[in-house]
Amino acid sequence: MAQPTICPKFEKAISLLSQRWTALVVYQLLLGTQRFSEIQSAIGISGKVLSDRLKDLEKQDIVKREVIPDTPVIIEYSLTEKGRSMEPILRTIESWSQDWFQSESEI
Amino acid sequence: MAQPTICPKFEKAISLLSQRWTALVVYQLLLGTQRFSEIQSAIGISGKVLSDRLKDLEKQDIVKREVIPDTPVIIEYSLTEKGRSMEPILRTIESWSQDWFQSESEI
DNA sequence: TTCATTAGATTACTTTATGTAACCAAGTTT
DNA sequence: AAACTTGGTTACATAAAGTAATCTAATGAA
Repeated sequence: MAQPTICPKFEKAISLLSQRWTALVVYQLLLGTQRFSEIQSAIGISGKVLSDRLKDLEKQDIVKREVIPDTPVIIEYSLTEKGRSMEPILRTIESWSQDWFQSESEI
Repeated sequence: MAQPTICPKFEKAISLLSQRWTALVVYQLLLGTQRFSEIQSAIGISGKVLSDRLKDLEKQDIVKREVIPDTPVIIEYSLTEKGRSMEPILRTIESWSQDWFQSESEI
C-alpha cells in the first residue's frame, strides 16, 4: 500500500503554522509595524517566546526587524512580502472561526 | 492604550490549529474515511499522540469515530460537517506553501 | 559620579507537550 | 494454550513553553 506522501512544502508550512504563537504574531503584524512590547501585550505572549518566534520568523523571511537608534533604542517589527502573503490563510481561519465557534457568552 | 483584544472565536481556532498534528490529521481525513493505522502511517505520528488528537477532535465535533464489529474490531475515523468545513483553510495553506516554499531539491 | 529608568532580550528554573518503546484487551487462527 | 491482530495505554525520556529575575546600553536625575 504505497501511501501518497505528504508534500514537503505543505509540511513545512504546516509545521510553521502549528508552532504556538506564530499565527497570532503574523496576524498582529497584519495591523502594521509594531514594537516588541506592543506585540507582547496585544497577544499575551511571554517575552522569551516572543523573542524566539521573532527570530524564527526573521530567519524565514516572514518578519523584518528594524533598529531605530533612539534612546532607549526602538526596534520595529513588520511583515515582509512573504509575511503579507500569509494574510489569506489568517482570513480563512478567521472566517471559519466565526462560522463554527461559539463565543463564551453563547454557551 | 486600549489594545483591541483578539476575538475569542479566532483564538480558539488558532489554538486548535497550532496544536501539533491537528491540521495534518484533518488534511489526511479530507481524503476520506480512514482507520487508525492508516492515518498513523500516512502522516508519521506516534500512536499515543494520534490517540490524543483524535479524542480532542472528536470532542470538538470535527472527527467522527465509528466502531465496526469485525475481528479484530475496525475503527473508522471520518470528518464531520464541521471537519469538512476546514477544507478551505487547508487548501489556502497548501496553495501558499506552493508559492513560497522551496522544495529540498531546489536548495 | 552614582543611581534609577527604559526597551529589548537572555538566563535559570518549572511545568506541559511530545516522542519512544513496551505492554494490554479481545477475538481468531494455529 | 500460544501467537496474531488492531487500537489503544502506560512508563519513562526529551523538547517546548511559561515565569520571574537579570542584563545591557544610553540617559537623565540626585
